[in-house]
Amino acid sequence: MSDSTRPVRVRFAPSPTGKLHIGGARTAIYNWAFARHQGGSFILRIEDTDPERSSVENTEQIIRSLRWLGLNWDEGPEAGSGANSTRSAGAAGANSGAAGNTSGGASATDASGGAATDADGGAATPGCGPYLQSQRFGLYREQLERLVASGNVYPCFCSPEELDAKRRQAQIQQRNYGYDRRCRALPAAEAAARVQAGEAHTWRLKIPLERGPVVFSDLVYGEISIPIEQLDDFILYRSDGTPTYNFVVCVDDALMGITHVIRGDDHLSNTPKQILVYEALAQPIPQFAHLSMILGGDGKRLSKRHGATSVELYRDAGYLPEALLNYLSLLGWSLDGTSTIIPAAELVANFSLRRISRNPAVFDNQKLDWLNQTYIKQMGAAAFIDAVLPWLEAAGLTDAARLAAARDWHEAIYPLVAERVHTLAEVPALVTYLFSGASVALEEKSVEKCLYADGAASALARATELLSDTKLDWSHEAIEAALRGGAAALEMKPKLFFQAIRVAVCGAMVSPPLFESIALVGRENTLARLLAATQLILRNSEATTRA
RNA sequence: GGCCCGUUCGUCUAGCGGUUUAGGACACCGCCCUCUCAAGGCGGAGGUCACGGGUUCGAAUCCCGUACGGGCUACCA
Repeated sequence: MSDSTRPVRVRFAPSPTGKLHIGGARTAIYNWAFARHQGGSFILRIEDTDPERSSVENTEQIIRSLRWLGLNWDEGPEAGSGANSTRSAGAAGANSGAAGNTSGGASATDASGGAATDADGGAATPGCGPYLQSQRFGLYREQLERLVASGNVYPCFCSPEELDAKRRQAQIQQRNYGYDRRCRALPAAEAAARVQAGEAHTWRLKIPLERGPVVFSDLVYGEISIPIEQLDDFILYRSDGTPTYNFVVCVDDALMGITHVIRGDDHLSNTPKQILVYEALAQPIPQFAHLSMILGGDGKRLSKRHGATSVELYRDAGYLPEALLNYLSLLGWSLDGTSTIIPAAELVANFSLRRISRNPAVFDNQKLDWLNQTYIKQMGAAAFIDAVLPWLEAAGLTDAARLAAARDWHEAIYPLVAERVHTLAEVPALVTYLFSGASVALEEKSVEKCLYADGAASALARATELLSDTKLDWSHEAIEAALRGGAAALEMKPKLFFQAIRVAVCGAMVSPPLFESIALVGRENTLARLLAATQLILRNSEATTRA
């Protein structure tokens, strides 16, 4: 079984057939957190063996999303540089020795494939890279040759059509289908001759029928035992000369010295097959930890029809990477059953595979929203303004130049909105009134209810008078004191008094705090807005009198 | 069909045979605070631990069935 003394090395191995999915992100987070907690290495490997469905754009997109989440990897495309990679290079070096002399071949291939890797910024760790499977075909071939030599595989000349027919037949008869191992019985000499002659063939793994059940202890699911008869002589190499997933994943994990395979539980059933490949390859078997899937609100596997499913979409919807990371961490893992706010450092300090749940988890946007708000509330004014600037720019409210000129003013917005939004996307609508100068868009219902109400006109008149006083210190405290005095003098309920002013200045009966808002809008603009509202009230009362 | 996996408040989870009248968080409801909305504080409702059998003095916790859900069963990954 596996050698527990090996330095911890884990990998996240996405297939670039789409954007980084929420489920994939969680897998990446767990791998990353585990590696960081253990002081091991986190490797990014791109499984782009299927040229039809893979694209460079997707690879770049995945990398961008991982970075956005704050995940860094020690080896892989665009791996981080500096002390980090030096350390992992050392670990990798030690590891390739431990993995056995088989990885000697890998180094040679790596050297020749190096130029291509560099174009993609692949880190060249001896014996492990390149980290794009499309650049590792030579490695897979070598490993296949080894298996051919050791007699662990055999060529199969059955055509896809034949196999298909047999499978269908079995289905009709409600019989369990498995490859009948016809070609396994072929005399070695005959098989070799037919291969030599160029006859189309696949390579199948010769399942060791006498081996007994394949038993492994999954770090999440516990001990799992599969009868050997249950396993098919599955295909390692296709007739077109390309390797299959179950083969390359083992070759890569073995050559890269992966000690723990943490991945989605859709691979749980593949694991026994892969263990057989490791054994055929005479490689140490990594530990496995399978993660249950993430479901949508209807209990079905999370997919596009549930709305946002890619990390990028959450970024574009105004979620903070810290909040998404925290939320995803908790989707299937718990620190102690009580902690909810768990920043990255905390996650790394406490992460344990033991505390991963076996049950599939339903993605809950409301909890994410709450977490995002929590992170917004504690991020601070400076970080907030930096993060929200793109949203403000998109809404035409401000730009980098104005921000630079009035950083303090912008940062003063933070306490007004932080506890009132769940996402950054909600900010522009909430603060538009602060940017609209001498006038403000008035919300109809609010006008009806608060401006066309008894006393509203006199409230605005009083406010205008008080705020016109140039001796008044233009701070929200002084403004509040002055206006409260005004309400008292008019013998008006503060609520009514303030609501009229709020609608006049902020445009609606629901807004961030009034006095702070007035302070930010400025004296001149506030007075202009009060005047405009006063005139509106006048026109309205004239109209109603006439009618 | 076969094999494998799962099932604790609506949701995420704690629980590892007695300390559990099953704890926390989100959401929900109420009260307080209050210039509106939030935020915050306090309180509440919500789970016969999927169901049925065992084992045990004692089971959410161990075992076996059943149901439901999921995965694999490809010359996809």
